[in-house]
Amino acid sequence: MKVLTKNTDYAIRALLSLAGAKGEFVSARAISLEQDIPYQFLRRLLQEMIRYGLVSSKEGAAGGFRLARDPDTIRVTELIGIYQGPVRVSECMFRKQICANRARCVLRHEIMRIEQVVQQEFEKVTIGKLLADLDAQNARIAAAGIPSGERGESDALSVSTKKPERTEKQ
Amino acid sequence: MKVLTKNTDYAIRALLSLAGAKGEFVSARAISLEQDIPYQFLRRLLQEMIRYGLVSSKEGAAGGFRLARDPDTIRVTELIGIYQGPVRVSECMFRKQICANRARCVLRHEIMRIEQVVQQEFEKVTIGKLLADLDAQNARIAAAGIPSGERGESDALSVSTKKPERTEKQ
DNA sequence: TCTAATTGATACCAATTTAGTATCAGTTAT
DNA sequence: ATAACTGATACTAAATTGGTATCAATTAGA
Ligand code: FES
Ligand code: FES
Repeated sequence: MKVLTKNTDYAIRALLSLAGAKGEFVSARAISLEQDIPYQFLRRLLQEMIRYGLVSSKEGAAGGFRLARDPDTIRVTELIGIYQGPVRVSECMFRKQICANRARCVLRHEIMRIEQVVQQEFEKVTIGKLLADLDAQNARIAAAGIPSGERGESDALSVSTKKPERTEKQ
Repeated sequence: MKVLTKNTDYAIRALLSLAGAKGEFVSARAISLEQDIPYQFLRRLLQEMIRYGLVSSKEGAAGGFRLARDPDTIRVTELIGIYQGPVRVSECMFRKQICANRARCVLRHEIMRIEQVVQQEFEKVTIGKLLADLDAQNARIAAAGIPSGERGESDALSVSTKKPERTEKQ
């Protein structure tokens, strides 16, 4: 079972890039490279974000995207809502009928309780919080005395990652 | 987002039928009708359950399935594990690499925490508990003075359910 | 002993969702 | 002018989920 799909995951990381840029416009291309997200896929995600008022954009050369809201107000739940629909534990809530069968309906109490719990937990996680955690982590790495040359684009902790080298036009 | 897929949902309901039969063998056909689960689909689910030791079967005419374990020990988490794989909030755990990128890794703490919460919540729900809830619910309906003729197979609370009348051979 | 109901085992198909690619038109800093 | 962008959208591929069909072996009961 997979709670976060790629697009939500990508969206979070893209927003982290923007949050890190502190108001500067960042191009989709730059985010794509920084976070290793397929370029065109990312662009669609960003368009979605614009529609939902999460980011704003500047067209043309030297254009790009920046956050349109305080990162502390952008919750993972909201992103899940945008990219995966609202968190539903079972389908039965989607039906326009109430309790087509009793057995499943018994599940309903439990299901709704768990839905709430999941919702609440994700509600606690904001882009701002994640960014703070990220900064703290980086600070820790720096403090550990690793020479700055060692911690470049590719993660020092990764194990032989030889990316499959996606080829992509445009 | 959907946490419980059809097969898990079906599996739970099938087990509820078996738990209700108190040791008697119940045929796949009977369960299929009682719970409105596609017959062949259900059979596959039951085979899975046998493999995992949840139920046992008797072949031949008058054969069927019955629980092989105490319903109180059968947890929804276990069923999710069987039919949907273990609960994973994000994919990053599947990769054989540790933290291909730092940004996503920050998510990891939160992700693991939430995974645990979901796990724990579903862990609390057993077939035995669901059956007890179901019985309590039925008792309540009976106590409400509804004549027994009124509460047959089709749920009294359902709203115009006119099943699409699945046609199915065998 | 014949037969109908049943499980065992699999192979297959359809629908949906998720992931990723391509393209063209319009905008703008340089 | 032009290269680097966004806006919009159409398309394709892969994976997952949901469902159907078939055939063989088993068994209770008429
Ligand atoms: S609410 Fe969905 S079956 Fe009762
Ligand atoms: S653990 Fe998956 S990216 Fe760090």
